Amino acid sequence: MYLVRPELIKLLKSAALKSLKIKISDEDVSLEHPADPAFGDYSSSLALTLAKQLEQSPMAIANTVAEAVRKEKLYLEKVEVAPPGFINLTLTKEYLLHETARVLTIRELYGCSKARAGQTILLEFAHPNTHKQFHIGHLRNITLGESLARLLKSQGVNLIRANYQGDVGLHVAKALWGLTQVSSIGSQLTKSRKLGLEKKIELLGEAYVEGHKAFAKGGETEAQVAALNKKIYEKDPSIMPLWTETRQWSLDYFDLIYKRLGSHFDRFYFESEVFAKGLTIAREALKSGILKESQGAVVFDGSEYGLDTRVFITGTGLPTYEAKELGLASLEFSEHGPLTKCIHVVAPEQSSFFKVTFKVEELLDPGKYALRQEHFDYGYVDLKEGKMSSRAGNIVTALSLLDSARLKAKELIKDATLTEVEREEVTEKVAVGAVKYSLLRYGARRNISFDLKQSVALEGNSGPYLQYTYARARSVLRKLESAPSLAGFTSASVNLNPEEGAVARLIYRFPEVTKAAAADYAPNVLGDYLYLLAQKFNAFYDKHSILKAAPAEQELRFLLTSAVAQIIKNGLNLLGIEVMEKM
RNA sequence: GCCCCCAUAGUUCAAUGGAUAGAGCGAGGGUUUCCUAAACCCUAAAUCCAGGUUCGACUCCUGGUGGGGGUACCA
Repeated sequence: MYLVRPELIKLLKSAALKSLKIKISDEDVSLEHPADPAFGDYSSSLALTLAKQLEQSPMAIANTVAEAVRKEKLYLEKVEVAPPGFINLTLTKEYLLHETARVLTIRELYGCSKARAGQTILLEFAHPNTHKQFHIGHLRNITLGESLARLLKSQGVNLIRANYQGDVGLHVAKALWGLTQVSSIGSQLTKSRKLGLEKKIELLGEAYVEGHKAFAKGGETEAQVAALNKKIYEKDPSIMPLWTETRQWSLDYFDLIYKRLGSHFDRFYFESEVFAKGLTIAREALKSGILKESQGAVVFDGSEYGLDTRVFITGTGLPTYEAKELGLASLEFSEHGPLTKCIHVVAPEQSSFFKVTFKVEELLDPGKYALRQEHFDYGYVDLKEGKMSSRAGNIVTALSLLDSARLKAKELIKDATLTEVEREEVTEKVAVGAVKYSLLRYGARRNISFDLKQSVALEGNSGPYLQYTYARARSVLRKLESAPSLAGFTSASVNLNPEEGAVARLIYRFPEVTKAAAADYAPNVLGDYLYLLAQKFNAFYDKHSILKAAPAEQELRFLLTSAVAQIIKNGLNLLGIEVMEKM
């Protein structure tokens, strides 16, 4: 009796078959956790949905099924029927404690599953562009991607982490134009070589803004940027040294961020690596009639499929993002063996782009690509204070946000036994936890109105609240573990008080939650669960003493506290957030 | 114009078609001789509008209103 949920579904199905002589599919057996604990641990509206078909009252059906279920109740304390026809199931204390004990047996494996073993998924995320800032939009991307990677892996998926970084294209040309053509910026170039990465990136940012303006102005300066762009694609020796140098600045800078955030990648792809192949594929697609020429460019006419028409090769012969994507896909689908799926974690404004490139790929090779390409279009991030733009100079970079979170975290650490080095570590983990959680709290598809103050909050529904709950639980467990060993514990010997019961009734749900969060790409579901668990645990902790409890009770509380700590640790890990023993 | 996404408390967010719509922050009140008060407890406060489907709608459908994104040579 691992997961009860599937067992209960089976039970309801066979009960319906026996008592009503009716066959139901798993999907039709509704089974949910009622909001009100008075209605039990699980509730089914089976009878309500069958009423019309069977021409009986929902209450009568519910009573019939409930009676059949009662005959086989294994881990059910109560099987009740409530109007207008709900069947409410309450789990036994034995089951709850058995499951709690199981957490302590399998430890970090609790919440993991082999259900999706055999699937190979390439998850592509982060993809910042070189020569540009890494702002909170990217931060959301990498935080979501990292969590999704861990969630999928926890379900047995063979997961490949990929990062596709844009190191050629107009944005690079703009930055390099600013660097070479604007004397006030160019003059700082030599100086900045001796400065830290952040200064270098700042300079690139300023250069980009100038290049962007020059391009938008049209005429002479627009032509200059365009010419520079072409030179970069052609690897013209006059620009390559500067391109190589500044590209490396960005890559070093990104590396720093990945390290701080605890992300790593199995494969880095670059636009500079795939554009030639993309160009070749696009030209072949032109020959085979999938793409066509129009106004000097090579385009895909999407009208037949209800899609937009998009350019793959420009009038000047350069590959666009679209053509590059064809080169990328070809690489991605050939390097890692057969892929079950390739998930692109990319900002929502690329929705049209992906619909078109996926369609073209499908037309090129249906066996390879059809139904395997997926765009995970999470929402974008804006500041509560207003829209971000590099022109307005109100871009919030990932590092500046982390640093302001650090400032807040530093003041709060209170464990006096921590050394200076440990304090630094804790500060960093709390800061990263606060920022990451603040981005993962939201449904992924939702646009965020980002509240800077709330994102570095250390209390309430926040990452540090969960980290704190863990540290607090661990602290009391350390004190308990050094105590003399306790009398043998059997579940029959204790009763759960309401606060203990509330905790126990959440513990067993963790594997259900990780499964659902992975299936729905919804780290926020996991976050909500952990927050609820921590709340229930803190309420229990506040009301009942663990150290001063009578032996049997103490054993029970030790079990619950250990299990909660383990689940918070496992759960936060799936969100990409670290825990610490003291804070 | 066309396509996609969104609208829930003062505010930022939750709620696989289910029972009394939940939290954080903010506002007001309370809890510490006791295991980490980054905590706990209590109070006030919300489904954009109009129809429809359903035993049951924040959730699904239609039509509005309001906001965001996309829509050919940027990524």
